[in-house]
Amino acid sequence: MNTSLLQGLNPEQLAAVTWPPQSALVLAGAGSGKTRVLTTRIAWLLQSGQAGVHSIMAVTFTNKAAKEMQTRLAAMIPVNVRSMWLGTFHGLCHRFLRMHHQDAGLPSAFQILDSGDQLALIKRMLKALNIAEEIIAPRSLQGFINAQKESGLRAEALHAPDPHTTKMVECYAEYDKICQREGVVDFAELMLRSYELLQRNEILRRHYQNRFNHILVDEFQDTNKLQYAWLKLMAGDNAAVFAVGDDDQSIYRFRGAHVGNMSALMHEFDIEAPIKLEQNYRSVGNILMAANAVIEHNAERLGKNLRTDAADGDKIRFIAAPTDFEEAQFVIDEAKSLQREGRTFSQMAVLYRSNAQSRVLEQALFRAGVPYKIYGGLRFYERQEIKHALAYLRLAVNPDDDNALLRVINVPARGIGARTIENIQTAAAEQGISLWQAACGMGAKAAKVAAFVRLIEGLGTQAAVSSLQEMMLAVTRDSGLVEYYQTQKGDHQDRLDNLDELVNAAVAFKPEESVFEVLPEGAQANPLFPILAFLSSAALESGENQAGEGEEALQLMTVHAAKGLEFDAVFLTGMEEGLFPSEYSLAERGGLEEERRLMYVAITRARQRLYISMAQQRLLHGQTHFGIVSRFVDEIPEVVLHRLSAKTKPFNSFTDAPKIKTRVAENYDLPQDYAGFRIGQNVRHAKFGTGVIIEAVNKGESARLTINFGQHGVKELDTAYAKLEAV
DNA sequence: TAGCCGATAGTTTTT
DNA sequence: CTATCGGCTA
Repeated sequence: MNTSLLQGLNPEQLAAVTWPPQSALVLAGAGSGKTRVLTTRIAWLLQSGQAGVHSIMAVTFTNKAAKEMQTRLAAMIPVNVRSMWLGTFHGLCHRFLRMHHQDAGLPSAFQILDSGDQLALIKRMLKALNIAEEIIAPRSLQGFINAQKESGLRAEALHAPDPHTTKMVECYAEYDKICQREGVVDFAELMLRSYELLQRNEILRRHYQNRFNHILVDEFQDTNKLQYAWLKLMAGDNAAVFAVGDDDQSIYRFRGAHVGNMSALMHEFDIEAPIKLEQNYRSVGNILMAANAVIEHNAERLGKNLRTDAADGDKIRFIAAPTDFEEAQFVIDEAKSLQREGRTFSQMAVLYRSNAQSRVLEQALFRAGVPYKIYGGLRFYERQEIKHALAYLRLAVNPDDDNALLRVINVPARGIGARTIENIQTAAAEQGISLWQAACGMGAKAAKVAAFVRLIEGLGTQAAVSSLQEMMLAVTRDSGLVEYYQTQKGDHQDRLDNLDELVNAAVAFKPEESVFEVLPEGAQANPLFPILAFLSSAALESGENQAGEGEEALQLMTVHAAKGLEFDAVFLTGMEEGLFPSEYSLAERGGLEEERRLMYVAITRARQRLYISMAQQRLLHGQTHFGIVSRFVDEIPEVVLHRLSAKTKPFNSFTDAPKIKTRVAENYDLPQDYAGFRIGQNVRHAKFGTGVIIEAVNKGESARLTINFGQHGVKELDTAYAKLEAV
């Protein structure tokens, strides 16, 4: 056997890679070579003949991670990666559902709803049900539905404790009905459908359980309950689950990640002890020391300490800037001086807790003429012009897609106004048919609608005989979208460029590579297959954030977005109480520990140099906030800190910040105080009468209260503005 | 039907 | 403060 695979691995990594074919949990600290271990294990399993390509499944969370594994694996051994089940949870579930769409109760051309589509559908449904947005906020319903699905729960299985929840559950049921009728599936549904199908269909279950002997999972700490249950079903008694994760980097609890899955895995898969990868190859000693010291303040840990052979390196530089503007200036000055020392901007990152903080930085950078790139804006496939074009394509293959129809029936404007659309909707509701069918039934009464119907019919006919590229061209041209953006006032060259880019993407698209392992019976014969595959991949692989990667620019992003990345130098900005840790997190049980893990992630992004900064005064939501330094900074040992002093006037805590809120230490048992109110309390409002506080969030000195005023509806009020008296 | 204005809300995010 | 959205008016 070729042993070169294993060369250069440290003893811990070697143990993990060559672990016998049993389940294992690998606790891989930041920068400990996690991806290397994962890919090398796959290569080793294949090369040593312990497993065949088709008996291995490898699951990740992001397409980026999946792609990276794919390339690294291909570089290690000659392997047909395509025939392997390597992909994201959602990607694999999608493949599974396409292959077994009939058993899953889905039409062969089912489409995927991204979160925007999902929200649009929910809004439409609430309107149709005559439920005001004040009673049920679309966003909260969306969150509710997704959370239920991610816990594996259907509407029928839910017991509502109160009238409000009862309504939400009813909406959930109705929502699923609509999705089924329209042949669309949201992200959570991809997982839940697959899970349910595996659970009830013994033949399928047996087949997959026999097939997969090795299931490898990346970022296991981020799995939610449903994903874990799905993994268990796939594994059966047969497969070895090799899970790699880091409980200290679990920062996605707010979207359902369940760290408890790690201990559950240990119990349920008879894992005696986790394999720990504690050797860090990324950061210098001082940075690592800071990271270790901070994370040690967390009580709920599996326990792990990073070590390094690297030198101590520079100390961490901390500065308390008087204002957010001066903080930005500091970042610029330092970044420039680092550049003069020979470092490149693209190897420096500016991190912040929330996107809103990027504004000041951006302005300052722009003025200083420093090139920068912001991550986390709109993604390519989420841009309106792209969604418009894809909606036409969707209608071509499935005109019953009401979402798509509503999106483009009057874009570009073709004289079909709100009135007409309402008529179509009424007709559709009365006859229980799709909007498309209703529109077709309008006949000669509405010439403009008829023209639209003809347009879509034309595209549909073309779809059956044209290639994907031809279709894409036809869609952008015949729909009138290109002309629309050319003639619209204002410069829409970027949108036109994006439409061109979309055509390019269609040209470059290789359907057989993206979606299916082996095409299911009949799929190959389906002329629509490339289009279906393209639409699916557009929804599932929302694409890189922006074009122009590799540019020489300073990298700006949230701490969340920085996970998995590393930089020579990192600027960690906005280290103020209330911002980081965020005020919101403090109200939640375990919230502070999650914030601290976020801090840990932030620190460990830096290879050689770390700057931490705060602003004593910052403009937030149009109001001036006076901040005190984050408790996390105090948790960093003084010996690795180098405190820089601001050049300008020192901050006077007495005159400048008369009312810094004294914060109660984290205490879960005391009822939370929200500017003198608490949840469940009865209050009176001059206009809305009496109500009960059902939710509350602290916002600095004030609090945002969600109050149910009965027949006046549910309102969100801020104690800073609303006059409320306790009853 | 389209464009304008005022109200409103405003962590973190991948699929 | 500012982006977004819904409702209202021309």
